[in-house]
Amino acid sequence: MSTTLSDRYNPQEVETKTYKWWEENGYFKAQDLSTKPPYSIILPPPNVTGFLHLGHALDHTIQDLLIRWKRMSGFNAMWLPGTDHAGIATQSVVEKELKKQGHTRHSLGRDVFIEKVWDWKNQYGDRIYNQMRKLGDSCDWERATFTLDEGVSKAVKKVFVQLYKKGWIYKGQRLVNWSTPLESAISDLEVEFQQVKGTLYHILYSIENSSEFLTVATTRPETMLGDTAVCVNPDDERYKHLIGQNVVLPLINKSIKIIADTYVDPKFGSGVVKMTPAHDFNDYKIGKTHNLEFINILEKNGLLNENAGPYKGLKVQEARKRVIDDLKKQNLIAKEEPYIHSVGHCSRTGAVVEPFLSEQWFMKMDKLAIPAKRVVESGTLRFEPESWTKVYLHWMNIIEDWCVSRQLWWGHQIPAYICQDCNHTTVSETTPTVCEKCVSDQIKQDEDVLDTWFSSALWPFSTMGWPENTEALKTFYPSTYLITGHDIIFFWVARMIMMGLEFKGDIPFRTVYIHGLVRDSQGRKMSKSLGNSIDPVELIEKHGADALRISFLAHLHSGKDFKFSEQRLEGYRNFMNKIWNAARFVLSHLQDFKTPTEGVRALPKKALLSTYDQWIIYALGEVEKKVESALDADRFSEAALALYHFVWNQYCDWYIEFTKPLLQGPKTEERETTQLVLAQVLNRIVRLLHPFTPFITEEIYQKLPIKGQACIIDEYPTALKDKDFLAFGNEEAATEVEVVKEVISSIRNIRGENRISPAQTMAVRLDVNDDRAQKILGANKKSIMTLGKISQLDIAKEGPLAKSAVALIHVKDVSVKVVIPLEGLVDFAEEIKRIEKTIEKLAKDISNLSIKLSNEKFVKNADEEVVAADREILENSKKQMVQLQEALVRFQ
RNA sequence: AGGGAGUUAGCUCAGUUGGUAGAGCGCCACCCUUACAAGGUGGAUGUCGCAGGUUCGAAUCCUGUACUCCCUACCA
Repeated sequence: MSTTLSDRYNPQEVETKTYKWWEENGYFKAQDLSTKPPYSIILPPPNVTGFLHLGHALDHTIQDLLIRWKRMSGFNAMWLPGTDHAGIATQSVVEKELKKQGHTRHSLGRDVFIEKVWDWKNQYGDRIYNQMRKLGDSCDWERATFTLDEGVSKAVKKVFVQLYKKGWIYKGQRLVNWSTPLESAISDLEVEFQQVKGTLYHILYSIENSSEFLTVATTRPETMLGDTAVCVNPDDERYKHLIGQNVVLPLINKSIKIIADTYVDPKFGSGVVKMTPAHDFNDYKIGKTHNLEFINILEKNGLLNENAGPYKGLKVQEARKRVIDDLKKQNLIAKEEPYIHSVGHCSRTGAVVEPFLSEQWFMKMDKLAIPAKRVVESGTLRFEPESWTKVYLHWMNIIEDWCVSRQLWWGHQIPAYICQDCNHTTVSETTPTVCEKCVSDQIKQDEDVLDTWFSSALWPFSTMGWPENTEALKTFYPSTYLITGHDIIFFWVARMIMMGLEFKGDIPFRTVYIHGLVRDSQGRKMSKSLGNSIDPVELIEKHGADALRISFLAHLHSGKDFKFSEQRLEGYRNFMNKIWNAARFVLSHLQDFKTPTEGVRALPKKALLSTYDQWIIYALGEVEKKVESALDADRFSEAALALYHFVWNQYCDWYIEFTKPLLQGPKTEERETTQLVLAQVLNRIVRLLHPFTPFITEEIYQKLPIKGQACIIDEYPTALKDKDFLAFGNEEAATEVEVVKEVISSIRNIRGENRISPAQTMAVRLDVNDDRAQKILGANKKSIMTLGKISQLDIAKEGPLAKSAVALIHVKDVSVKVVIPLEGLVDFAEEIKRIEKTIEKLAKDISNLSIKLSNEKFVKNADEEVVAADREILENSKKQMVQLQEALVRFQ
């Protein structure tokens, strides 16, 4: 195998090949029976019609991070993928296709239409799966489930029948959101409210046996055809005397009652509201409490029906015009004013949603909600971030019965069979041949299908073979995490909890991790209409899946919405390139490295380790601890950023630089040892990063001299598991390296601030007072010279300062004075500026600290360590101040 | 209207038990130094929304207030 890597990371080349290799080797598969502890995540099933969007990409990245991390940590990690049949969405897509061929679903008939939808699904249903592969999702594909699969359908029927028998599913007349083009009820989720410019019409209703009129205001005058009362506030002095009397409904001259309800706001409009219980949700409620008549004036297709009298057959908009014209002719319009209000539109067809009274199936929710609340209150089921608990409980407290029927063809047809003879409804899991009541064989299945969310609610167990008690269920239910956005907590998460408790007697998942929604860089929702949606597949092709993944993970914070920025993505693309090049460097310097037989367990000889080796191993241990605790606490960004900084700012910026002289030097045992450390640390870096950036890490891993079979199934490093190697880390060495880094940085600072060209040679003297400092600097002289780009370095006890730039360094108890003679190098003006700037900063610090430390209460109350630390800083600052002031004098 | 969240550097955001404010990007200057210009080195930038309170000490805890955003509902 080649040990070289191309000089720029090319994700496209690597990703397809690597994914295929993982899949062919079965690395994504979990076992139903295993001695490993189970860890499972069920993918929120995307719509089968859908394309992967950025929201999915974020959602999946988190899930894949967890699955890969746990898989590497020795768990039987199972990620179950699936797709949702998405009733309305899919039906609409196929209907649109058919329309091009001059068909409608009605012209084809139900059976043929359903066949066409299945054809479509079989052709395009895997599209989103292939996009998920591009992202690197390590799903157990053999478990992939579709919500209309046979097993799921069986579960759906069983649940429906059981709840029906319990009396928790029932049929009733209710007001629902009605989409007239679909001729179906739609869920609240499918209603989009839009601000619309309308007109508020003030209409006069004459009071019976009086010459007076009541003025009612409405934006939908045509609904007056279905009015069955007018309503005022019971405390409204203007109308108190009229309560109980009647008004005459104009145009159809019908007498309707004046009722009173506190719902009416006397301050709004005229304080009189027309009641149309069959076409308005509030009026419906009031209609129920006041026992009003419900008059439906619409057909399913949105045309007015016979109750509309002369307006029968008109569309709503036409009827509205005609009604207004007719009222105007009778001088019954008191006022017309422009009015902006929000109107619900069908998210699929864009049509205005009509509240429509119809026969629907409902699920009774109050009883189901009780245990579902309890498990969250008791902490058995946890939300992360925790603040969603409140939102969840609030919603569960105001839960209403769920309309589960839809008048569509694509979906789970309701297992209810209506007898054509006695009208009895037989509900059964198996298709009955006769009516259970009158034994007539004239029975017909209810035409409605179930709301898509009905099957989704069963997803955590229907995907694993329920109602059979399968091994998969025993092992993986409840699943460990559910990862989803906050937009579907109520529609989906809550319902899964209720169904899980009812049918499995246990919560469906232990933790619900709620992430924010992906927005554009200006914080707007991504949508087709705004034209601001970004295709993740394009981003992956441009910058690589790893860069996209880590750009999400590094900036994902506590469930807040995520503003996506391509510029940030480029930053992480650069990080990928950085890792790539670091690996390239290391590998090129390991050409002559002999792979140890103990592989990853190979340990260096302590006596041969350099300070830098001991320091980087120590730093590795620190980062391993940090990553573990961050991942354990769901703080993914903290883990990602810790690794980012370790790799870039420690391993690349310093460690690799420190190793260069040795690597470029002759073959020695010390050189071999550093090679071993370079290889071992890189091996760990690659494993630590794998769940975040799987592709690049697997690619590098395969070229490492020290490696196992595959990164994806290698062990995830932790401080405990890695303790033998980490034992070679040394905190003392870390201090020592810190001194060296500080010295180099201050040399660079003086050079930079004085604009001394890097080509200009410079002599530097380091003054020290104690043996330890002397020893440290002596041992690291070569590194300081190379990295500080200096030609001559003296280490002394004390020396002349003359026209020299001076910097004082304190690391723990080590002090160094960096002295750089500037005579002949620069214009002193720059150095004077630098000194003045530093003095200014110091003066502020000294003043603040002095005030603080002279405060007796502070000294008395604060922790001793805090006071001691402040004292030390103050002392050092004062020393430095003296030095700088003296230096200033020398330059003037 | 009810519920939730936010307000920290030009932008996007970190800041876990209160102890002299951080990152990335952007910006300025210098550098094509044989892993990397998708790079290196140095630098500038914040009365942590406002007002009170608790405390020796508040970005952090409490109260109030302004503004922004999200969700649910409503807009006769």
